[in-house]
Amino acid sequence: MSKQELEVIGQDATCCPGLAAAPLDEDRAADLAKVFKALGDPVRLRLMSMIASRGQGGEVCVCELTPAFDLSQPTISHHLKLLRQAGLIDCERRGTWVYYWVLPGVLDKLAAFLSTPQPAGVTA
Amino acid sequence: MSKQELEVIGQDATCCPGLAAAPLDEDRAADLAKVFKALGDPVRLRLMSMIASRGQGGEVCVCELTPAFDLSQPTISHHLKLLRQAGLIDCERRGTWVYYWVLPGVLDKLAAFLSTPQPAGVTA
DNA sequence: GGCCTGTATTGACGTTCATTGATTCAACCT
DNA sequence: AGGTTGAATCAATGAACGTCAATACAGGCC
Repeated sequence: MSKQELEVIGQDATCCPGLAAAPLDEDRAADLAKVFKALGDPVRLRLMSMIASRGQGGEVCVCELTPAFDLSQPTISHHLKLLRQAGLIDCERRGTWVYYWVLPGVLDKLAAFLSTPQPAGVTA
Repeated sequence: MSKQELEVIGQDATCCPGLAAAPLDEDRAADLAKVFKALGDPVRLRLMSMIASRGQGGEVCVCELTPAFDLSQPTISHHLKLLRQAGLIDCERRGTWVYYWVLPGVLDKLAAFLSTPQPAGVTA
């Protein structure tokens, strides 16, 4: 049920130069663009937010997500699939229901990628 | 030459709950999705990176950006326009050339929006 | 003025995307 | 087994997107 993520957003801490550190090479740009594209839809952003609001380790049942939108069930399922393929979330079926959660660390890694390098001497 | 940004990504520090803080309402999701959509293209990501690499207050001439891609000049101009409409960059014409820069604070605000709220007592 | 260079806009084309109804699959319950 | 519910897949359609050639615009220079 979960075998197609991207795994793009930085495995180690030091591997990822960051947007403003140096010009992105083509390959990394292509990979990261997929992640941002996944977030570049209002429905998917809300889905992400609803899932992420559960906090670290939290889960949400699809049956809670679908009725929050004026969209058909296949459409929501489609968006969830895209978020999963982007490596942002994962899911598991438990009995009748399917639960989604945010892959740990992904959002923070994305944030680190975007954040501007500190001027100097500031080591957080 | 610059009158169509979005101004979405948080004016004050405390105005923006953040992705994982609470479920996004429809309006904010729509606005933010535009920003992420702008970043959701490899060419635009590289453009952003090339511009942001100049650092705070830095600028890049279009004449430096265009030849870095195997794309026509109108295409690059189009992507730059989208980034500008998303409120990520701005530009100014000086003589024959046009210079682009990253709007101050935008990337950090975006990063703050994505980053997970600290567990407790950690005030950076 | 006229010409040249750098950049933006327009119009068109092919591709990708969001959405839906219909269907299928998975798990539970008699 | 058959029936029911929750969720994913399929097939089709209309809209949005990325790209380019052609054109228009702006500023410098002769």
